[in-house]
Amino acid sequence: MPELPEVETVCRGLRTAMEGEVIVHVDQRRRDLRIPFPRRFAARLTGRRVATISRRAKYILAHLDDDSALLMHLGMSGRFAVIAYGEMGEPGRLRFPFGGPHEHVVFHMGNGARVTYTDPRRFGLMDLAGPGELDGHRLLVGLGPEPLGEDFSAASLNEALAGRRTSIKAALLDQRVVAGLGNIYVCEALFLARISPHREASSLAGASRPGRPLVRLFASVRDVLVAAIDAGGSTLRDHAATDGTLGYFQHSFMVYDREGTPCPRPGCGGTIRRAVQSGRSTFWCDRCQR
DNA sequence: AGCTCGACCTGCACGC
DNA sequence: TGCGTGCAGGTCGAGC
Repeated sequence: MPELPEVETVCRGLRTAMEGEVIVHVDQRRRDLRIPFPRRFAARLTGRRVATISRRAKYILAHLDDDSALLMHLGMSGRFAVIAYGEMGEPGRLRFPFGGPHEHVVFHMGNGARVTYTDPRRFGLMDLAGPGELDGHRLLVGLGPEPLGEDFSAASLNEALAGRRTSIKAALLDQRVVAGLGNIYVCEALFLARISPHREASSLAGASRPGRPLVRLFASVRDVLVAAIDAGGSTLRDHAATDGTLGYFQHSFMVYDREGTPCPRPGCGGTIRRAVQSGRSTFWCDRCQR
């Protein structure tokens, strides 16, 4: 389901339901998702208070009161729903269904809220980091800068792309270059920056003056992510906020899933194309993206 | 070391 | 209707 804006939206929902609350019970219904749950997963969480919820790349991090942490990734189809105390007893008032064969984990919070994790494809994962072990966790080491953080800049992007012979599309999907982009927002950012997804990544490196492609790309990545977060992410098949609210950034797509439609850039007159790059669909305008 | 590809899963939309 | 095919927002390891 999710790229950075969708994960950020989910994070904000989990914050409301979980921060400051004790995990009183964990209902773990499988032994694995994409990877096995860690040993004693439920037991290690039970009784812990959630201090804060944060996000790193597409990982949701629940920081616990003993300085351990719960790492969660939504994969392609993962979804969280929060059922507030009281809603359970009011059938028909829920804004989304819960239960079902793909509901794999339910966290029962001290305030009575239930936080459910549903993931039909099971490409998501959950893992634990012991006290003080979150920095240096194998899933987080090697991730590139947060695109909305201070470490991401035209200069850092320039450095990350230097010497890379692969396409700029593939490079931006590489979480070591910048962390949190996925197929949709890479396509959209490249369109905004008027850069062809087929262009060799290293060809963008070099002098980074205002107006240069690399600087446009840097700004476009940030702009598209900020706009998508403001819209609550994109709802394609199943993304929703934890209260069931749908994102609406999909209505703002310029190129993603718009093969054959006219290029939305005023005066361009081109047509949106689709091609497969490293196994993923790429959408772009071959007229104004160079 | 960098890159490409297949594998991991289920569900859905499509064409015959 | 039913069945086969291809496709889907992500990673990761194998093999070149």
